[in-house]
Amino acid sequence: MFPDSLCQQYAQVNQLGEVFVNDSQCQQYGEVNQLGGVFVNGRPLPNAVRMRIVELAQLGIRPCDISRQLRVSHGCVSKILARYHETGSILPGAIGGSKPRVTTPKVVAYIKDLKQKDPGIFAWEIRDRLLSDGVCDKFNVPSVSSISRILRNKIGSLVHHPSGAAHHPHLYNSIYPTYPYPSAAGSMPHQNGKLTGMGGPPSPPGPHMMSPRGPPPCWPSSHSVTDILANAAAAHHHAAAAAAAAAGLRATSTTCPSGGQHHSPGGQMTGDPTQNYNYYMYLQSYGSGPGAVHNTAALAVMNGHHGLAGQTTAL
DNA sequence: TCAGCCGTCACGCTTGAACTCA
DNA sequence: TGAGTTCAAGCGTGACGGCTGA
Repeated sequence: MFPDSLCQQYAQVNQLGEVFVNDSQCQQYGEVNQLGGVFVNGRPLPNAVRMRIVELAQLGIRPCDISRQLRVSHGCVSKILARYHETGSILPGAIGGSKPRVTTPKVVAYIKDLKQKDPGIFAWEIRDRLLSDGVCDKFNVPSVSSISRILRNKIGSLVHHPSGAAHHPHLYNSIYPTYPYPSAAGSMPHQNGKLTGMGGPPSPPGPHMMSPRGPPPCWPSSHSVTDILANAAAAHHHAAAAAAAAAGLRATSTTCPSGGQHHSPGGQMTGDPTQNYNYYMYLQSYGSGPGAVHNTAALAVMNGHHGLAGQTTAL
């Protein structure tokens, strides 16, 4: 169990801007995939890498090239891009937890009522009634097996619940009121504080986000990674500087283990995309903390400086 | 025809809320 | 009431198969 930032410390970037891993250092914290990239099984990629994937895709780099460049499996690249296109978010979903309870006291009481009125009623009939009577919708109707379990375990011993039972806290849409990654909450394309894509149709991203919807983000024609990176280097310099401006406040206000050795306190960046990527790593290293809120904002700023602002805002 | 790309899915894993039990 | 267990989320990887262009 290691935070992303811990393993990320062992992901390095060579002069080609490729992510590589010092095996001897990383072995104890993560695994190395077929491409030589480091990952922690069961844990999401660092936000910095996720941002990089989206950013490279917007630069017109093909997913297969992104995969090789970042040493992330193409399946993962595909998944992240698909999620981004669908939800507008580069952030991983909420890991862990249980499904919202559907057998709320209200539902149990209703099932009990149905059973009392018609002792011979089948579980699937109860399920249909719950739907047709509007007690549940298709998203939170208990399964037949759940209803059977209720009939078996709860009906006989049902106790009266306070009148507020209808406001059970585990009802749908209340189970995940906020994004579980506090660091990212502020940067999510939520509406009303709810995570898009969860518990309902994804909401379109806000204007501050790169829009994934709509026309395919006008992916430019394919170029080689090196070509595009070379062409983008200059723009990237400004972008990274802007990103640093966005994130630098936090970076400078928090205690940096590296003592700011890799980056000047103001987030000054060089035009070297390699170092820019290091900056991503830096962001990620503090991404698990409150500073991560700047990540997506920084990306948005960066895209503006990539000359994609027109595209993204028009999408 | 074939190599490369891409979407999809199974797999093993981590995580955290709900549940169970002493 | 607190600790341990269960369950169902999401994660990235790797493999498979369809599609496409040379």
